[in-house]
Amino acid sequence: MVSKEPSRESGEEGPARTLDDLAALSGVSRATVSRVLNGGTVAEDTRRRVLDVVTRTNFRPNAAARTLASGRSGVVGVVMHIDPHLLFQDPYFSQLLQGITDYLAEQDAGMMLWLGNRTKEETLDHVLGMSFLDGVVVSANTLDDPVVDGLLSSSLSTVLIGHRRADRTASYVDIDNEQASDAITTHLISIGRARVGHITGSRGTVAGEDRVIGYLRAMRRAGLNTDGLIADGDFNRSSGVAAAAELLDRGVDAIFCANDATAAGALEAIRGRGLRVPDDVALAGFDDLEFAAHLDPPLTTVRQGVRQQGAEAARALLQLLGDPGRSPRRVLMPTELVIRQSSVGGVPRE
Amino acid sequence: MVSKEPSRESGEEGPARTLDDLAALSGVSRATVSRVLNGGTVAEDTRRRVLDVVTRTNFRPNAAARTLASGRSGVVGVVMHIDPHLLFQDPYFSQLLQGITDYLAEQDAGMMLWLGNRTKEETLDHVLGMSFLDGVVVSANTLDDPVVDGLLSSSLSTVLIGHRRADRTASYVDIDNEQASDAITTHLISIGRARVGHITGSRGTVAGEDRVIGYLRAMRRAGLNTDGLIADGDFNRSSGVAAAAELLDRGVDAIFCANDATAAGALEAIRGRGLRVPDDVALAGFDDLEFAAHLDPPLTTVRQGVRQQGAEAARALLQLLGDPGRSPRRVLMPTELVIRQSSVGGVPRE
DNA sequence: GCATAGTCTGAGAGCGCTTCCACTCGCGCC
DNA sequence: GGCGCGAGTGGAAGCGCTCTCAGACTATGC
Repeated sequence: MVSKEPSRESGEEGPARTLDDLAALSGVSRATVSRVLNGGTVAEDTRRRVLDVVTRTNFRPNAAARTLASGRSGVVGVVMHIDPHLLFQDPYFSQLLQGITDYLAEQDAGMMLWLGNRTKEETLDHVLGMSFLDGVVVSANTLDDPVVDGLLSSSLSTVLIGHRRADRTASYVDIDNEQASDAITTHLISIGRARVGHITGSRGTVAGEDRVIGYLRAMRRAGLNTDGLIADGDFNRSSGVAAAAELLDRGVDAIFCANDATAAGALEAIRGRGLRVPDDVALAGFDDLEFAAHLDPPLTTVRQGVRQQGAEAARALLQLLGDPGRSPRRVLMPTELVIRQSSVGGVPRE
Repeated sequence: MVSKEPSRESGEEGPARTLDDLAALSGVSRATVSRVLNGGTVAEDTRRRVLDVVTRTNFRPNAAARTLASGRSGVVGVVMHIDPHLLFQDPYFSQLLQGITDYLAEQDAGMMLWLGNRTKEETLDHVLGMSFLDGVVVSANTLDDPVVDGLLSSSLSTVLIGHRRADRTASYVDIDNEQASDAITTHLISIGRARVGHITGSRGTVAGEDRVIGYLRAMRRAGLNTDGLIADGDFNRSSGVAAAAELLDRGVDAIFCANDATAAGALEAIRGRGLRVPDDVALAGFDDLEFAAHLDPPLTTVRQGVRQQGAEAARALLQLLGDPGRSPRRVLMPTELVIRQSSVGGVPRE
């Protein structure tokens, strides 16, 4: 049963458009061609014969048909609902994206990307509209995010990044912000500081809130008062300048900033008053971005492998897809306390 | 003809999975439901009745089935075969991507993204494997690019960025690098410089080569000698330092750099020798990145709207898809000569 | 020798949608 | 009254693939 016009009767073999063309050309049934293409059991010489035709005709199976028939597309969604401008400015997001794309490319998976070009509701709607997606990785930083909620309540396999949830059915990759903040605060206390201030990240973000909690936990455990020692920041350098000024007015001998950018701002403010780091005020950040080691003095901070988190999230999703019965993947990536001269002056550089 | 189990007999209406479910639920045929969803002619009350069911059941059409039946997916590919690391470092690429994503989001089109995580051959193969794509936008900077060649010889609608081609069937969006380079070189000549040097971009790139040509054209027209006045760069700042040193040794009174980053490096080298800009050596770049205006002195350069180029490429592709018979879209975006103090000392800052 | 198991293959029933075609009306026109 | 016409609708044929099922055939065991 030859398909209508398998070849356009060019001198060569015309390009095969469908499995039926291929079947006719190689003298087997469509089912067998499908088996060859998808790794079913086929006699070795049959396989060779078919593969030969496949390469000769430069055949490419129709992805839509394949998806429709099999229910899988090999394409996952990646949702980073942030201002595209921020994506290229904040190394956190760009590294995350790199980690994800690298892993997906390695696994030969396709990827559709959604940035913050739309409202969250539109994004959610659009993602769900792409009903062929096998699953989705979503990086969400705020506590209540309609995209996250919508995705989790859909039937789409979803892995969250940076959004550990009470919801026990959700898969996620995250770091233990509380524990890490506790550890770095404890470090500042252990070098003899008693009035340790904290400049928060944006309130309402998961990381921001959790870091406050970790800070408070460490202070409380050490029996230290925190009244007036918390100043609001927003993860940006400029907020670090302002918040640090506030804390310095109230008197602090150490400041733990919710991230490195804020710490850079705080450093500027401290210097501006003629104070020395760490002698007068010890300083710590969070993230260990590249510049942290090149500040003067180099910044004590918490290292988190952002690229690894991205890769891990992609991997978790593919695992989930490979075994749908599997229980949710809940990965807490390790962090590392990196002590540099901004807290311990005498320590040799790294 | 009711589909098997249109609803899971939950108290509410079960979610409709297919057009047949919808048809049964609203008492019309599947064809009519399809018309409602796709804007065919349907009586107003029928339409309302169906839409009512659609929203009540939260129906989402199956994208794969739709693609298979209609031959269109609403998804385009975006190929930027560059090191992902570079994507977040070189504002050119990130702005391009922003322009593209913004336009596509606005037009409600889906997007698949390929970065340089694979070899060019693998990327090409993978893109072509996603046979449901309606078209593709590709940013290619080298003269001979297997991805570009492969895409153009495929049946996929393709729009090139920054890769003007002799090939009269290809669609592209680009700027006139030759003309712009000619203009800025002519500007340097017009302010009385005779020994105008040029630091090239990476050889083998379209922009790099074209800018050399424009420079040479202007010099030749002015009857100026260019022997020894061209030094190789690679679009990076550090190459600007080295190449400028070379040119200064040979004696120049102006330098036109293939981009702003290189110019920043050249500025450093010129300063390093205790020379003044523009008094001793006038300087010019290309791109007008944000920092160009904040250099000391502010840099004379060529402004090209990179985001606009991205948006324009996306628009060109969608136009092409909307009207397949249409002849190729060939768009040359305007550039603007931005004269600042690095060439004309006395000019008020912008 | 026959039953049993194992290997390979083809037929065919979908997957959920679009779209062509034909059909039924109700209407205005000659 | 008969006709043409346009609007609205349903039937049904695919789109190109996967995958179950059953059949054909070969190898093995007793």
